Amino acid sequence: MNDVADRLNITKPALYHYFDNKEDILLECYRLGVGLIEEILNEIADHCGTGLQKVEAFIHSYATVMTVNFGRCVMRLDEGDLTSGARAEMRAYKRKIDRRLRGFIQEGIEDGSIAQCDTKITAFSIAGALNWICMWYEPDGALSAEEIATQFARTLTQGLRP
Amino acid sequence: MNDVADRLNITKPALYHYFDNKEDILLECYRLGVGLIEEILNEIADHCGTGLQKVEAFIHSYATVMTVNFGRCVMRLDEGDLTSGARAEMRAYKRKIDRRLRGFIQEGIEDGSIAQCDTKITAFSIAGALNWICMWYEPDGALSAEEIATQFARTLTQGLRP
DNA sequence: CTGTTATCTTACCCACCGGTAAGATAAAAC
DNA sequence: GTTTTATCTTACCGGTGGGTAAGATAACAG
Repeated sequence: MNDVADRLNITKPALYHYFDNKEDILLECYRLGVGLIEEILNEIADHCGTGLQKVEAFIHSYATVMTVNFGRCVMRLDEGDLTSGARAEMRAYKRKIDRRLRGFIQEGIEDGSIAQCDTKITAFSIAGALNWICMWYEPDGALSAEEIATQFARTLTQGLRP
Repeated sequence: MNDVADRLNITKPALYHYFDNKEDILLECYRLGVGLIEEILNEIADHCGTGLQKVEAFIHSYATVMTVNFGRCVMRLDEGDLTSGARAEMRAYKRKIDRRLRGFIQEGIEDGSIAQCDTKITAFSIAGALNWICMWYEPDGALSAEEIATQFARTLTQGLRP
């Protein structure tokens, strides 16, 4: 908290004027990250065509989010560091996102753009690959955010086709 | 450290008789986990056939490791919590595993069992999906470790075929 | 001009936790 | 049987870090 306050050029009590406690800040960062993802989900649900196209668009956008600060929070924040109330909120967000991804996959299976598969396992494996991005992505690294997003969208949807 | 000592039914100084410090314990757990994975890699390199079969075997075994305690350590231990020496060791292990997975993929491309692809991105996406398992796996959950391993091996190799 | 609220500071507290000092006990070495 | 080494205990320490008490300053309302 000292470091955060320093970074903002204020004192710690000034920080505590705006937030109740540390968890409050963490959760707010998490909410911002989830907000980015939910925006994506809504856009996709409206605009895209087949289930496969929706999944592909989701992967592309989610990968991009994982390369920005608040996106990283969604992956980096550990449930074990939270009190039960905050943990419940976090789980609700996670479940919601998971449900929607599974929904896209299901749509794909129904419209024939995705091969028959277990939606749960498939969603978990896509989410895992995407979440993991923020563990190795470096802003000044060999791979740009755009490259990663494009390549992941291609690679991960490859296996879904009938 | 108090909790760890309690769990072992000894006092904290007894714990410090066997380990230099906290990082030493963390690193030792990490080494055990990495050991499990390296065993797998060696077995696979010896026994299996095509590149694709090696990758498939790797996924199956790695998924299984992620569901056991010391396997989890490999994913859960955060580089940021270590001193530079330990971090260097950890990175060396990671790089080694990554190199070998990429090697299997490369073999597959060369022997024609895997379609042309970017080995780096492919390896990262497989590793991500696998590492993520320990974030949602529960011993008493709906999916058994065996089921997860089998399904992941199938799902993740689906997209690699030419 | 006065009372009120929002904003922010200095100075401080204290629980927690990684780690240690000093020594007791038990086993092994010779 | 004495010395040495491995094992383990009680009692303690000090830094860290999340959080607060009390009050100053600035903005605003009436």
